Amino acid sequence: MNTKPLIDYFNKILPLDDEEKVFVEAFFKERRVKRRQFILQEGEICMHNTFVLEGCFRMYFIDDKGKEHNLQFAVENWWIGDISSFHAEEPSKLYIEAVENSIILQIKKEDQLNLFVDYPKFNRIFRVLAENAMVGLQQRTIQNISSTAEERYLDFLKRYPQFFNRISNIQIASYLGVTPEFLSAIRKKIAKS
Amino acid sequence: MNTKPLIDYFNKILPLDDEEKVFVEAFFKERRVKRRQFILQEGEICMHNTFVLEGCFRMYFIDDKGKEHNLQFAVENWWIGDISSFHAEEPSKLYIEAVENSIILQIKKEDQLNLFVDYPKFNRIFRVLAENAMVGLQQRTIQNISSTAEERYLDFLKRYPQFFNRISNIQIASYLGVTPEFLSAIRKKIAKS
DNA sequence: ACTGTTTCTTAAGATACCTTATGGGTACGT
DNA sequence: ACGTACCCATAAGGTATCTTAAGAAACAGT
Repeated sequence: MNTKPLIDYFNKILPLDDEEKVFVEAFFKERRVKRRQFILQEGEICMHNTFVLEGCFRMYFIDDKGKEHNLQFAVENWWIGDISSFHAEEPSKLYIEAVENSIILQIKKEDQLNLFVDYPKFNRIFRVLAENAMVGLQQRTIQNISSTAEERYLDFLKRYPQFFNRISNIQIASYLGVTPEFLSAIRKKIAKS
Repeated sequence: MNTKPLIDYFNKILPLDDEEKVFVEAFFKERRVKRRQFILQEGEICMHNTFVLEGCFRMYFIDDKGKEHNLQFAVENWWIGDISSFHAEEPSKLYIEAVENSIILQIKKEDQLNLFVDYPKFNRIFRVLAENAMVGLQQRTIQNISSTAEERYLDFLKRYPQFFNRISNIQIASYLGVTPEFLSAIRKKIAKS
């Protein structure tokens, strides 16, 4: 099992001692997920926190009209999960689907709670993670309420250039909150200028 | 100085012992802020974390066209601050302005960091706070990319009924990402039905 | 109580974005 | 290697939201 990227990731935030590394190795389980497979579906309770080793995921929800809306993508060294469902232990409204064949590391909610009690350092680490995620979401909210779709698309490309050749325009459109047809028009306009 | 609401607030998340209460009383400072006064302006580094005892604030940014966009409101028992600037110690792009005469409790960044080291329980508390904030922002992102302005307004009223008689429609429109004129049209339509 | 400022509303014309439909190209599973 | 499903582009007509301008009502500071 390959926990090295995860341990490196934690080390960058706050260096781990050996005992903490052992815990990580013991309680994060590697799992392979095929393209199109779900690691969470609406109605299920999110019982794992997931770290992506390889591959790509999207998290989305389906509105009353049956339309999908992407909330987040996750590639190597990103976290993904429905925090809301995870914490409240309520049925999730979200889907998390592998966009590519992927490899992930997962920790069970129960084990993560023990982690927080037995190794307090992880409270600091996960606080930092949550705060970083907040900053990202706040940034996205700023974009959503103040920018046009074209500006949002350009910002998306600048912010996540890794996604450009990896995620279809349909998925990007869904993330930006526009129809694929309109994104196509935007791309045409950008190409011309 | 009235730290009781803050201690009650912490106790609800994770009960504090006496030593921790003393720390809170020692390091959170009460401050009175008049209507229209700023506790943070663009260009400043956000050096405090703020808890609202009384009154109401709005946090906003100004886009390249000079337009204001509200990111968040905060009333009694809410936190407010530019986390991004607070953590990175970079100049903020945001303004935080008192909408009413207000009373707040503030802790300096330095003291909050000591708090995390000396009283690890606060790592858990602030991790929970950050996670709650994430859930809220995620919810708002969902709304932004999938709902019409009318739906967003109705959801806003349902979620924050306290704001209805307290915050002007201009401020609500800015929070929702629409013009005041259009919000006015929405309100007219809702009133009819 | 007065006065200046801010707020809310209305309306007309403009722009951003959506819906539906269609066709050609490309990638995936077998 | 094949067929099928998916992806991307284009276009026409429709809806949501913005811009500008103006007036009436409510409010804040003195």
